[in-house]
Amino acid sequence: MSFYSTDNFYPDSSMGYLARRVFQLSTVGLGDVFEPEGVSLTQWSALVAIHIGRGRTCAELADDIAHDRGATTRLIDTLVERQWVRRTRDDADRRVINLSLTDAGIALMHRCRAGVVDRWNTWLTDWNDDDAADLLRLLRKLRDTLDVATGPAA
Amino acid sequence: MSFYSTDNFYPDSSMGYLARRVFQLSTVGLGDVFEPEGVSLTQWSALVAIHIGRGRTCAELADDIAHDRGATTRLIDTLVERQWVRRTRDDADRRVINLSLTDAGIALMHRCRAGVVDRWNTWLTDWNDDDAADLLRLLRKLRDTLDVATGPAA
DNA sequence: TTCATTTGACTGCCAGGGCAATGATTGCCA
DNA sequence: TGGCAATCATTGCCCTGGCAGTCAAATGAA
Repeated sequence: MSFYSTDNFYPDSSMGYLARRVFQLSTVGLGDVFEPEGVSLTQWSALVAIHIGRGRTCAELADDIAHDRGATTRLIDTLVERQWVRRTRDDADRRVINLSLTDAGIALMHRCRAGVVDRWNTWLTDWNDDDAADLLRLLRKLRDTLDVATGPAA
Repeated sequence: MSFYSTDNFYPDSSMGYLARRVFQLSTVGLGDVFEPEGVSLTQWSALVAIHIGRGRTCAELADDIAHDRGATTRLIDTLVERQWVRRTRDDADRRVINLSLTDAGIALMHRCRAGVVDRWNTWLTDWNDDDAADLLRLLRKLRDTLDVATGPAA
């Protein structure tokens, strides 16, 4: 049996629509965590990715944060300008530019992470841990499902 | 107890990050449903909202699809250009412009909806209905949580 | 070695949304 | 009645991301 039919498909029953809304609302809600630091959610995501080793290069970072490479180049430009990120030409492969966080970048990243964690915990105050854990698990599952469905073929 | 701590907060454990990814991947995956019709996901969402009575006016539509009003005006502009939507000045309140779908708009909306439902069912083929229903329920719950948390106060 | 292909970073251009300001209209209240 | 604030649609401006093309460097084959 199919999960959806044209009869029961409304915005509120669409996972894509709801996911968009959740992302949008949470982004807005996190605004005053980032604003005083003069950084955006996207920029912070890049700092995190670099820090945990998922953004060693521009291409790798672009893949990880699911951004266009051109956009990622520009994103890094501003991060370098603000002295949160260093660009270092790779010795082995001189096409590659390695990325690393400066001390200021690491400190900023930690401050923002604390704010984000705090905000999310506030939002989830009335949730029981089972629901939160289930949602996380199912979101990951759907992400993985879509990854294989749209990644290779089309 | 808090759900998140700075130790366990990674992109893959962030609901916001996962939601963004799900939206992004599903949008890309739906691309070839909309492309042959010459319509975008956003435009189709607007048509749906108008059709189900959640977008009687520009402002109401903007709220429903969570877009800026200016952007919504321009969105409607193109929908009117392509003769999928009609603008009608309201008699009672002459500031307001009522929106309605043309026959062509309704037909297009239905064709796309069929494609979207089909695509989602394909993606969810290997899912059991419980997981899908749970995800839907929890996404709605989180959406509502964020709505009250970010809507009124800040 | 030489040439073609591929890969990585970067750039120009375009589309779409957010924000702020504007003009028209309405409701409210003195 | 008159004026003030709020609301609605619209517009201009900016920022950001996607797409396509460029250049340099590396890889692989002849």
